[in-house]
Amino acid sequence: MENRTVDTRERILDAGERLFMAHGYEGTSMRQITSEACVNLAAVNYHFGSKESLMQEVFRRRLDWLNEERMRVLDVLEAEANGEPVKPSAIVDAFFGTLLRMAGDENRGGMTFLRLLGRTLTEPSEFIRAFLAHEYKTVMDRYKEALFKALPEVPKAEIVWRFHFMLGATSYAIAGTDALRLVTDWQIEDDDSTDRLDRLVPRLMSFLLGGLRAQLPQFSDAAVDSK
Amino acid sequence: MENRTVDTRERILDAGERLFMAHGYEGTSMRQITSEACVNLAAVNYHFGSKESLMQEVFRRRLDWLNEERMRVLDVLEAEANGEPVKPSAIVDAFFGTLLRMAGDENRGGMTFLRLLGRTLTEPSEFIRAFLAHEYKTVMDRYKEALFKALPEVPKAEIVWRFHFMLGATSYAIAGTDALRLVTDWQIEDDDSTDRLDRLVPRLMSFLLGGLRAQLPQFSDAAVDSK
DNA sequence: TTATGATTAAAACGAACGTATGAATCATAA
DNA sequence: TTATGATTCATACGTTCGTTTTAATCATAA
Repeated sequence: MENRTVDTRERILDAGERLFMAHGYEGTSMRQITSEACVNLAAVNYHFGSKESLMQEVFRRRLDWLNEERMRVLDVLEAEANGEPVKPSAIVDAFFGTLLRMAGDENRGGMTFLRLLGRTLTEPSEFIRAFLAHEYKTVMDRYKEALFKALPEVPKAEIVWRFHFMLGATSYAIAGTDALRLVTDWQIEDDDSTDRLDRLVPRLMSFLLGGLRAQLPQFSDAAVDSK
Repeated sequence: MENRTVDTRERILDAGERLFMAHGYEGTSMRQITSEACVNLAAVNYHFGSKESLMQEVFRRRLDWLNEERMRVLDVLEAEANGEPVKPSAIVDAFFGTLLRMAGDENRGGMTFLRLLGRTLTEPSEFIRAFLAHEYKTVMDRYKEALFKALPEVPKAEIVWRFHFMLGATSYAIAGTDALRLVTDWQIEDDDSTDRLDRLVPRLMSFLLGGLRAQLPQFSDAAVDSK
């Protein structure tokens, strides 16, 4: 009894992950999912209750580990720092590097899940964004505080915005790994497809850190003082 | 005869733009669109042929101007430079600043279109990405070349990636202007909603430039030389 | 072996989807 | 004023959607 159930659930989750990534939530039908998973149409509703619940479970299966790992790594970093601020580069790597390294781990969803996540962060569906907000809140607050400590000379509002920009650059980078070719016809000469990911991580990391530590913006109008 | 037609077409385009932004392409029905536009259900197929064609027209209406403007501004910059490379900050502003300043221009779609565009760049639907690829290709190539000239010491592949990251940060920043609150519950103290956009542009610009000019990544393995 | 609860299977439900049709209505030129 | 082509309208078509139902099949404990 155990074996068949688990297999069916996992096959549905795998198929859902892949198809939601490829066609989006609204663009994927239950019949596509159950067909790809080689299970009966009613199996999704039996095991998960509804399409929405399936979507949530697809994310929970991966995000639970990811966010626990992010917490764990930051714990270690802060313990090592002995009350001193953690280096910004270490914080960025703990948050985004941990995410990106999932791409190489097929047991944790690999590139498929990363692309699904990247796309979903700009997904219009209300229930998905609300769900992700709840899943992410605690981790976000921890990292936000760590960055405040690490960059005391940068206004907090600025850090919050830059965290936001970093999320965007990362989401897009992982969501569009092959959309890149489509949109721009760009040729990346010194990479072949096998090690592209190994290069992407340091490349993105450099970019994120450069943005995070960039010169503070000059607001052209006098609104800063006049209010 | 002219008046009624134009009004109907425009009302449909406006409603489509808003609803596609709010619920995505697949998540928006013809009945929602025609209902919001106060036109008959058959009007979309009469004026545009199909839902897909409507979506394309929603984009063309705004992108034609945007990309022409980007070309025009870069023409001016290169003419002023007299053969010398244009400053990276000017190139970035010409490409992303021109886009972001659309947000304040309701006649060109304003924030609604910007958020639609931001979300669509990671949209799964094949025909949309293919369409945007075609619309964007020429402009992209021009700006890519300008950046190559402006940053001769940075490897071309690196510039291409960083352009990609900049696109992502920008898309996300404009797509998620209120999703930000939802996902993170962040409080941006010194901004109220009226001038948030005036601040966002220089903030994002600083971030993008910081990332574009960041220290080059160090690849940990020896793959750079060994191949 | 038989009883029981968990799982799978086939079929159907009503609702909503994008699209097409043909008649009614409109603006305009002859 | 009437004829004509453009536009709007109500309605229906055939599909596909997510979900539900009821019966069959399975694995396991008594």
